[in-house]
Amino acid sequence: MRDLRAFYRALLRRYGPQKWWPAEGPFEVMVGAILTQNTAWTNVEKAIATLKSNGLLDPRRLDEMDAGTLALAIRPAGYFNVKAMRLKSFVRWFLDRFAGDVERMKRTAPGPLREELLAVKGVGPETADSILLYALGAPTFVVDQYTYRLATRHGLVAEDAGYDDLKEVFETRLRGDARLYNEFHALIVAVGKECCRPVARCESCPLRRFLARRGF
DNA sequence: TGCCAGGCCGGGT
DNA sequence: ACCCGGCATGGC
Repeated sequence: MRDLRAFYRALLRRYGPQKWWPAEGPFEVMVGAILTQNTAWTNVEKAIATLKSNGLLDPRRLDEMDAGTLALAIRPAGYFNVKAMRLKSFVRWFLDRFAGDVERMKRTAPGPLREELLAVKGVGPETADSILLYALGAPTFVVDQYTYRLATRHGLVAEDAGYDDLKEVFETRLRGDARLYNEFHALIVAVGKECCRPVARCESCPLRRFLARRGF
């Protein structure tokens, strides 16, 4: 793939603006980022709806409640015991560090903030980058399984590329802003829903044909 | 009916 | 520095 920006424009024409992240506010994005770990978004929606209808979509409420009760509330999101603990460790850090204030969080430089996020139990690279990009608007490219499969099967990176390798490839080749990274990642997920499945031959997949038609 | 979904952690090599 | 098992629900 020679021109990533052209690829992006092609995807945008094909799929249209994705309007990510599907949430009402920054804190909802952060909660969703943890809940959607290895989980279909439709399941996360159910969990978020329950939290919302019970007034629990609030850092202080989550911090106060016990993990078992929280686990029951987020049950449809899967791994509910694990994720209850992850939500609690995250909000504890969020309250300690920024008093639960997103604006205060935004004033911290993205680089150091990413390291701090990674130190929170239950927050790995994708969750950290999702929070930085989609909750705070920081120019950080989010890598996920779809990104990995698309990039390896369409000649962007080697099979053994790791998270940071992929992130670097996209950021250096795009040299874009938060707006571009936001839309591009969302488009990659849209592609992933019809192409580049875990077990699939990409030689004749719709994306390959689409790319060939456009000269990639 | 399995396979899959917008990962991450902890323990073992 | 990898590699692997565990974690769990819901949709197709």
